[in-house]
Amino acid sequence: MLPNPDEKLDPRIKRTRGLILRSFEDLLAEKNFETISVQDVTDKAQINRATFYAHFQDKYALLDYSISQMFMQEIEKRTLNVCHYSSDNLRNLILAVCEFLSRMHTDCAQPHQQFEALIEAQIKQQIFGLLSHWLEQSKSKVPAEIPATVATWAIYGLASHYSHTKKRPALEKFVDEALPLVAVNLEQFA
Amino acid sequence: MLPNPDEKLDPRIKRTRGLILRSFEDLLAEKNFETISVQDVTDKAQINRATFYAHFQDKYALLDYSISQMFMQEIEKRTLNVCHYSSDNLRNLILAVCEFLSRMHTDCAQPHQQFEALIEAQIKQQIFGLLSHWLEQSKSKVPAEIPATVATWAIYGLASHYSHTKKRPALEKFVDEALPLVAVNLEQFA
DNA sequence: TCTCCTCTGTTGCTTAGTCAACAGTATCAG
DNA sequence: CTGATACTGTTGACTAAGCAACAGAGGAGA
Repeated sequence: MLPNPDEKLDPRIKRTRGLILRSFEDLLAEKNFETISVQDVTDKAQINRATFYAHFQDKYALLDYSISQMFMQEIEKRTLNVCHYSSDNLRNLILAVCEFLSRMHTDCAQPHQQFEALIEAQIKQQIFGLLSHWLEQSKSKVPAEIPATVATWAIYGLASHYSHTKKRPALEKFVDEALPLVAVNLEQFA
Repeated sequence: MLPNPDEKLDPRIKRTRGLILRSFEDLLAEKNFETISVQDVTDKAQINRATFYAHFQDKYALLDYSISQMFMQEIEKRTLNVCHYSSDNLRNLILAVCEFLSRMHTDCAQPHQQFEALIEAQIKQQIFGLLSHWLEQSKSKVPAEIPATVATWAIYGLASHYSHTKKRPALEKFVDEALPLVAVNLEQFA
């Protein structure tokens, strides 16, 4: 199930996954995640329901995959996936998470309890992976687990807070204010 | 090859044809028809080149199909396919052909000699079929071939002329002026 | 309670799509 | 002229997607 992310693989598979993803993201803009059935997704994607199950275990797996793909794109756009720790990169990462969650809230119909929890788990996993990658590239051989965990939660918390505020002004200012608090946990290990 | 237009048929077939069509129409907006290769189409459509040949004999067959589909849509939009002869319907038909050709000229990159000839053949075939259908529904048992032919060429000629004029103003006025000249050939048989 | 209905996962067989390889044609440059 | 390159159209063996049918899990309502 989804073994190779973007290696050479059968074009039919790439195409089918693309159709499922697009269909799902369109549906998320219309309806609540809880009310979206696998049937809905496959109907809109013009594929058979059985085919869906050849690619994803269930709609929760699809959500995970979808979120991680979208977030990964956000990260790759800013080339944060191929770099090391720096104050500037950290700043960009926080910006990315804030913007991603904000977009999520404006694009998706009624964010629901369970839905948000699933997103949170997935995004934190991504952030943690990225930070670990950054820290492990440094000369310091200290294990990165603790500082990466702290920073991950801090960053997600900031972004969640930001994206939930009614009128979101001045993202730049918000991030600049928060940045040093997160940076202090990381720079000693980088 | 393309046996059933929109009967129940394998969703893979519908989907694949749709992908080929969209890809082709996008390409037409970018490049000259002559310079579009089957490879180009299949690359953009994300399908295998061999699959293309399972659906269309060559790119000329694709052009025919594409044109006829687009034109048919234009016709169905105005519900001209399910009606009989009347001055008003004829007027709408002329309008449809004019608008279709005009759109063709604005949407497609450099209309070329051969390209225009292929379109002309296809569209005239459609118009002829439609007019024959109208005339054969009338009580007059006279064969419709001759008047339908005359009107077909007249209508296409008008539309071609209109769509080639540099600044196209007042389509309505243009059609109202031309309408009686075409109508006189048809109404005696309807 | 029972039935009706909708959605979920799963299965074995069928069919469309993919692949790689082939021969044939055309164009272009050295 | 010759080799390189690019596109066409076709083939047979392989693989993903479609289908229809199934059992099962709720949920709504009489």
